[in-house]
Amino acid sequence: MLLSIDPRSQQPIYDQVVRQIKFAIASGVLQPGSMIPSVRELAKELVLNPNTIARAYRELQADGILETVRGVGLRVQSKARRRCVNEQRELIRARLEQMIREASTSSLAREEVEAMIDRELDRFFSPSSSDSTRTK
Amino acid sequence: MLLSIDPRSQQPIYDQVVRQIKFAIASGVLQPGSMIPSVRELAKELVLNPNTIARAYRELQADGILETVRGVGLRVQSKARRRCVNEQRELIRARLEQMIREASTSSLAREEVEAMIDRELDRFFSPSSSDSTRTK
Amino acid sequence: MLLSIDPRSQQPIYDQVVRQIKFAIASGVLQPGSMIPSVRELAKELVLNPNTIARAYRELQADGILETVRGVGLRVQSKARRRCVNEQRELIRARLEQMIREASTSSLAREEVEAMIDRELDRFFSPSSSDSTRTK
Amino acid sequence: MLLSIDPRSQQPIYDQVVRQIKFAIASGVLQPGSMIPSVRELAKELVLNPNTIARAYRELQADGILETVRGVGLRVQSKARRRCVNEQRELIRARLEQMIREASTSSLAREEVEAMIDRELDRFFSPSSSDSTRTK
DNA sequence: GTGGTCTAGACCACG
DNA sequence: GTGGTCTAGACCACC
Repeated sequence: MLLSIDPRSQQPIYDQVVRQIKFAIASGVLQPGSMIPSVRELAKELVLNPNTIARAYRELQADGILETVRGVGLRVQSKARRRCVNEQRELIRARLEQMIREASTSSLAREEVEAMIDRELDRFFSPSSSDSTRTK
Repeated sequence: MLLSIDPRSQQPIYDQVVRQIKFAIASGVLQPGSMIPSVRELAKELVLNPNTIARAYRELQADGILETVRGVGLRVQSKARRRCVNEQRELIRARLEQMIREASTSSLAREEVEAMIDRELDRFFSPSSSDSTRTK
Repeated sequence: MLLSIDPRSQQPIYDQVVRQIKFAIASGVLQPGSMIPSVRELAKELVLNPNTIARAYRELQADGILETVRGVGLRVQSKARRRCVNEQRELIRARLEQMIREASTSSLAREEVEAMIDRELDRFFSPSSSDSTRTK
Repeated sequence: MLLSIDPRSQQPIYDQVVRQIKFAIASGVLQPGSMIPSVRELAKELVLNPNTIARAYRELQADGILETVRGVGLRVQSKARRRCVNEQRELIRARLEQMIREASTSSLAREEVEAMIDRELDRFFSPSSSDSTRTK
């Protein structure tokens, strides 16, 4: 479980745990059917309060991502993968919408926003086949 | 002062006020040198407690956006425009970066992300002259 | 009346007027027995609210610095000079005390404070006859 | 936390708290990395409203002196010490400059000012090795 | 337990 | 009239 937690972020820690586990599932790092670390184990590993981990796991159960195996622990549900992918996609879309909305009511021109977007895309993605820059 | 406040948002009300005023200055709706509505006035208009407005104004002062004219009210500082534009630009860039970073570590392909971006751009911006869609 | 007023200072404007008039008297620029500008006149000259000037003059009367000459205006009292000098001296001493007290409870060593003092003294005073620096 | 608050001072209470905490950090009484008293605790100790303390702490956060550890409390930032020392030094220098400037435009001679300074230095500092008085 | 936000209302200084 | 400070008390999220 390689989770990178930033305790100084505004985002609640339990929420960071939730999201990163969902991401790990969406990207295939965590396979449906596999067990996840116990509350105490993960808490010790991340140097966090066990309550924080417990809350994260509780949310993941409520979201239908994890399921309890009595006497054993928590397991990634079989349908978790698709749910995580969808949720992640929606999350990204929502972020995008908010960002673009603010940009559109700002003093920035569409071209400027597009330039910023392309710059960030190139930073994080390997260039796509034929279109790392737009044709104008 | 047309501020749209959402009291149910996660974002604190005072912060919504701060940001919207900065946006209004960045976009030129609020001119440097002009006075802004009094604490009591804006509080009444938005149906908020004057202290909430006062806190927003205090932050704007600390940020060098507003300045007090004692016994008179608060005025938009002369250098506020550039500061607001810069800050807004940086805010948008940071949002963008976070979004793209998450997208890149997700299961989404670059092409999918680009498609989402173009869809949102077209929703909020009037289409740019020649490039409302990317050439592939 | 050459008063330099800084409307952005924390110090109230009326107080700046009071103090600067006292300084002018202490330094001999304003002579006991001479008339001072009318409220309206000075307000216009300094681009201030007449109430502000009126309040300053009121305080100066209460302090025994100015006196009314009925039907004519306000005049610098005969004993004003000595009072202003004393008051100014006390003001400076109080400032000094506060400053030194803070410095003493800080992490600064006496030698550092002395060095700062000498630097400022040299900036504002022409060097004294034989002792612009300390002998060690 | 031995803070001496003077509710009758012109200086706002929250500001006295801010400054005294900065001083405590600058002088090493409060160590970077250590927790500070909770809002409620300090409020009770100083017989003040918790909001007043909260405001002071908020300013210290904005100044990069404190940081929140969510659900736990507030901690002195690692770089706080240097910041506080610098700020304090600058504060003292500014006070000094204002004081000397006023003294220089007054009727006081440099020698008189120097005598006042030495008197105050000796009141608050233990005499320095060889130079408790100036040589003339 | 912790800090953070918001409301409500009082009082003050300034112009 | 204006902003600024302070008190009081409620509610919330987080750990």
